[in-house]
Amino acid sequence: MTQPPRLAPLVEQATKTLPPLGKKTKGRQRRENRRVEKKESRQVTFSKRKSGLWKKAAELALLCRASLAIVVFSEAGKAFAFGSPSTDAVLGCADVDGNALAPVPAADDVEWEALETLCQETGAMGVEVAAEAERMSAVGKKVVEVQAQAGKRFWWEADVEALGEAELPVFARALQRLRDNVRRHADKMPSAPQPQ
Amino acid sequence: MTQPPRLAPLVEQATKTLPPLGKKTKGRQRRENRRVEKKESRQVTFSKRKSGLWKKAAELALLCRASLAIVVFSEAGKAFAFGSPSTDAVLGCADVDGNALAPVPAADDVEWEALETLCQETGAMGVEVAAEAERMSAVGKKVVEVQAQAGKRFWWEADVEALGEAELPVFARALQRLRDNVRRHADKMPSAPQPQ
DNA sequence: CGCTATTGATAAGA
DNA sequence: TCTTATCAATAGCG
Repeated sequence: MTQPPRLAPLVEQATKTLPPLGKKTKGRQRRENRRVEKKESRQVTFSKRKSGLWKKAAELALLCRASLAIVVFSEAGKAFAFGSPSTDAVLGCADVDGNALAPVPAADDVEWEALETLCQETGAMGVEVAAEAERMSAVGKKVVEVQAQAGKRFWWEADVEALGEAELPVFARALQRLRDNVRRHADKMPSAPQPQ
Repeated sequence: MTQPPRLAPLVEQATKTLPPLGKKTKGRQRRENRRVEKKESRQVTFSKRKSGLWKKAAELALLCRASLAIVVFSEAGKAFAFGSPSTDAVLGCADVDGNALAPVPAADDVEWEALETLCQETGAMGVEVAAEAERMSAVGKKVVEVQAQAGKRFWWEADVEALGEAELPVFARALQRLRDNVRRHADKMPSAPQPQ
């Protein structure tokens, strides 16, 4: 048998749909439960899982050409952010003065392809990234620099904590840009023919 | 041997750090590459990966008690959103009129524990969810209803597409709330003692 | 839409 | 911090 037939479909459904909080679990979840005993581990878990989420997000964005933005507040209140492949689309669209530079064309196909090619052809992204950084706003640059020093992976990675109190509001405005973007989509949505 | 020692650390590092776009890949990525041949699969991939991301986000939020919000724009321009365990924290904080109801206390511990207990003790969340929904704003309710009809998993799942053009702006304002929240964190950040 | 095989993510340990 | 064992996520296919 490949897997036990659902004995209690409803319950199992509910349990499976939920994040593995453990209890009737039997594998790794059991270990995750022990986390409560070692509170120190939680921070590790958070970082690791955040990294995992970042990676998943990057995969989704790159593989499916989706623009995305994630903002996470840790329990301690620290803010972390992750933006679509193009910094210009989420982070860079906000100037240091807080003015929106562009309506965010939802990331041009050119950028996507460039990024894809970049990822496929060479592993030495540093140069290209730096070149892109030149076209970014001051904050965008700062982000890249800080991330590089922190040993982070790419420029989409923007840990708000690393930015400092000065740049954080700028990111906040970038979020507002995102909000406007959402709003625009709301307007553009004609009658939602529901293709599916 | 459990696993081959890194032959080319740098290259491998670069490859591993990047989303698996394939090329010199040899396992699953090879298949992912074939995606370009079958464009139809991309949508499937998007949905699947989005679900995965949702799940990861839920795990991160629940396990580490982190508040998070994700907004994804598919290539087609469709918007999808995912919010922290408490709808009140991200979605429900915006009234139908667009007024912020509360400063979003970053989700009370009470809510967290309640949610955790809820997840652990019983699989029948529907009732509790409905009860929670009663306390939500009109839009929040709508979200729950729509999600239920669409066969979605939980109330954190909020596909903007399903909301329709009327409710979408409301979510946009919710995003603004998030922005303000970020801003507040910027202010609260005293000198960033960098605990780590 | 669900199944299966493969890789990836991650919690614990050193 | 890095490694390892274990389970989960997911691409392809029926």
